[in-house]
Amino acid sequence: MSTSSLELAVLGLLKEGPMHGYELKKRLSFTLGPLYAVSYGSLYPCLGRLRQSSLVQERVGEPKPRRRRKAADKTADGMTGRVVPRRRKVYEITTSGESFFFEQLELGAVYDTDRFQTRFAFFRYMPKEMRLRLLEHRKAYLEEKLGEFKESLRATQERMDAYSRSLIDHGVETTEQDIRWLEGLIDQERAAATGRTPPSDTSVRRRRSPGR
Amino acid sequence: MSTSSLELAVLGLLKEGPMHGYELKKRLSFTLGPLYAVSYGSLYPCLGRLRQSSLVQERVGEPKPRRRRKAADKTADGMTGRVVPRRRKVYEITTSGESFFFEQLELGAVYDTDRFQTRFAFFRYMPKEMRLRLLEHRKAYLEEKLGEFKESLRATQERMDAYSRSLIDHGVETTEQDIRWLEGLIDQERAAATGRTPPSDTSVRRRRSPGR
DNA sequence: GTTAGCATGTAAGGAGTTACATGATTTT
DNA sequence: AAAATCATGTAACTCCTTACATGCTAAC
Repeated sequence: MSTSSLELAVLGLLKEGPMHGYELKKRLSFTLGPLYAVSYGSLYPCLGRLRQSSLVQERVGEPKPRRRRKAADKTADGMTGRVVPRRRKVYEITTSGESFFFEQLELGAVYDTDRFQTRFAFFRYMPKEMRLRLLEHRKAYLEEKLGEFKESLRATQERMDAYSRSLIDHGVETTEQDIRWLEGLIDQERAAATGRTPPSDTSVRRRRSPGR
Repeated sequence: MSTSSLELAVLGLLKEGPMHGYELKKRLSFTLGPLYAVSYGSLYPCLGRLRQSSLVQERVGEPKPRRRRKAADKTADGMTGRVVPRRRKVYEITTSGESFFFEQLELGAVYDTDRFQTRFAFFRYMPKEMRLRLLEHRKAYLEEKLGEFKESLRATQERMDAYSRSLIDHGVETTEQDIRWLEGLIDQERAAATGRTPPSDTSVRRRRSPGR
């Protein structure tokens, strides 16, 4: 049974606390970067699958009551003056969900940008050596691709129009920027492993990073 | 009937000359950048669809004969000492394929990186105003996304671990780099439109460009 | 003579999207 | 009272991938 990036990301977010679907969607876009977006048509079925596998649980609990309500409302909860909004399901990760999350996290996904980034977003749950291994494998992969590409560029250079040329130049530069980001992360990881400068808030921040 | 990026790219490549599937796959990866790859399981069915819609034609023509053959070979073509390789289909774009290509090219695809890049790779087939319009819409879209994102970043800043922070920082930087690339392209397009400096080989090259 | 590359395809399935359907609550 | 946003879901469809199946040719 393999896991999509979405399922992993959902489990990862739920590890930080119970949430309902609507909130989850917003947090997903935010956690995975400016261009990442999930649709409800993808998210809700995903939550359904996770629930069926008992990796998450559904709750009606603590649904953040609204202030006022109309009189004779069918969803009234008695005489408190509060309304419990109907159909608001809060999801919570289960114990087996947590262990499943860690299992999947270990399956290094280096050849796919989405999968790599999803793992990276939850790096804090990995041991140092695992982080280093992943970063270095990803870097090696990008360097290999880049090598192949520059090679085949040299062969076809002349007969190419300016626009497609610009497109691939930009692709190459973006990939190089990704590699530099990874190098910075590797350096910091090593520095943190060897002695001083633990991976504090400021040490990992402010370095270049990969795009979708 | 809407067209996938793949279909459009195949038509665009075939406009430059007939090709068979295997070659097409290599050229696709090359034209669309280092990280773009298509599988045969995607490409051959795509060619089948295009043929069924009469947008491309299949030919057995000019199959680049190989040098020698074994005696008593079942694919022998008589007594020429040459072998015509079996099962090698050359595809050619049709006239209706060409007009369809132009129709689809006009449907600006600004909200999707893949679709935008596919259009961009065939910019030379567009009139100047269309190019400018596309570039500016794409830029505006990325700027809007970036604005929303930085906004929501300010709100959640503190309680975020260093790794996911680094991830989104990198995403932001990559997007900003994409915007700069677009700005460079817009400038050059305008310069070419106003007077001097036509879009020659050297003027569009050497500017920053968007990543997958 | 075996490995690598050329060449074409199919079947099953994965992972998502859009459009639709519904309705409550909050803000303007 | 209208518009925005919160909230959940389904059905149909798109587009692609992996794994399999097949066989030829070139190079080592």
